[in-house]
Amino acid sequence: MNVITRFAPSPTGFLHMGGVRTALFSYLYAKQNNGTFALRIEDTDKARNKTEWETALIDDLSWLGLKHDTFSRQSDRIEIYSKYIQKLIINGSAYISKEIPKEEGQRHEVIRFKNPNKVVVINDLIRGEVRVDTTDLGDFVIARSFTEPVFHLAVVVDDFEMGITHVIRAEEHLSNTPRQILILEALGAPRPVYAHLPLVLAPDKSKLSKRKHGETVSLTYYRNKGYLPESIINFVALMGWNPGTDQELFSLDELIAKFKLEKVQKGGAIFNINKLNWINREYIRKLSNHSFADHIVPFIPEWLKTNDGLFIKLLPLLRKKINAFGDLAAILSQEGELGFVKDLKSYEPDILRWKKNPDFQITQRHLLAVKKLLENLGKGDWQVPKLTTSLWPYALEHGKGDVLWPLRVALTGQERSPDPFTCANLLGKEETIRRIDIACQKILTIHPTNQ
RNA sequence: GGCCCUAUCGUCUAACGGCUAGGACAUCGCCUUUUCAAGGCGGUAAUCGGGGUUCGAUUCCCCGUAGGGUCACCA
Repeated sequence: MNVITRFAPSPTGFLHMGGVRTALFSYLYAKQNNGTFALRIEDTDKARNKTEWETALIDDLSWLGLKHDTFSRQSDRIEIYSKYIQKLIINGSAYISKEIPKEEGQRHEVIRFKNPNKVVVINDLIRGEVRVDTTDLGDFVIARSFTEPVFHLAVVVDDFEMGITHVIRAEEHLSNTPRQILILEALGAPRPVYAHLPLVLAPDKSKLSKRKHGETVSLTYYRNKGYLPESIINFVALMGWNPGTDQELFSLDELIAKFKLEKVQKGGAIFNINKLNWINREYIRKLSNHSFADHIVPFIPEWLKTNDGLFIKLLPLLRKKINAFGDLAAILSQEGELGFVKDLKSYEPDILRWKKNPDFQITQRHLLAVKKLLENLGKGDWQVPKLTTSLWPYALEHGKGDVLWPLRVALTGQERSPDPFTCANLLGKEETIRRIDIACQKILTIHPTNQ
């Protein structure tokens, strides 16, 4: 059997993480069976659809690497639905119903499905057998008019016409399935295999929604924050599925190979940003230096983009300090940990003192000694190993903390920063000396008698 | 409320009916260290409750409880 799956979003909003996972699982299942992955835009609700959403949806999916093999849009297929509506009316499965509109925009005449009031048994691949008595569904509406089909009708017709073999969708559709099966039977269409995925939940355990949880549930949010698509794919795959081994990191190809629809969890999974962050850090770590550099360019400030030398030296440091590329702006800002590479912010002279030996005089003596050692270094020697070896003996002799702490604070104006050798290297000889002078100056203004 | 689904550490989850209930994230501690991170090593932490079935239940059944989904001329 040639497997055909579909992802069928409606363009009424952004793609959220739950949708990403639904798309992923449908994609994986199709691909691992050498099948077809169809993207179908379900835009039968004219009032809510927007083409911007459709464009964004397609863009998001391609960014994730979930390429669809076929594409369709329900609004392009109105005539087809119309044909089926007529067929249903002719064979007695549906009828035109006179109505009293309850809301604005409602019709005086709609097309209702004649409910046979039977028990439908669904054999869900994930949930097993689910039995539903469709009697309480009543004669539900399948179209507002011959040219305006409603969701259920359009879905059934499309799945039939497109030869969808596996309907993989979120659990919220489980309650819709019985009525879709009723329509399908009235059409004499074969029944696809159903697999209803557990929901992706917000921390409050409710279904992800923009109204309730804001934009933090949208894929766009994470794209803009600078998460890698492979991280998102990996993370989302692990919500509701696992390989049965201890492996946590998977490429898309590995997922295609190892994914098992039957192993998908039944219960909903809460979206856990910590795990996403960890996965993304792992992927960032795997990036080549060159690739990392390319990725971060859109996220770094102008002044760094135009300073190639500094940019290159900063690369390994930046890589270790972020969850996502979007964190870079804060780290490189005036208040950030690496902001000192651009400007030395003002700081209290107090923090120049090493806590275990808080003596200004000694602090200053060490700074001056270090300055002298550094001044002897040529610009060609201004590399981290060379800087280290030139200061190390002195630091060992007088106490590493006593020497290195004041130097580091002098260079950065901060209590927390990379090591002083790295800092000196980043700043260059001239600026390093200048900042040591500034530190000494600060101490002088507090203890003028020292000299 | 009716119908449907679900239930293992805080979170994601593993465990042919037979284990000291395993892993990952988070958290905590230790090591390393001039600081912060990173890194290394360890620790704390779970089978919703009650009945069955069984020599034996996380696992199977029933009843509760809790959570969720769905009840549109939205998808």
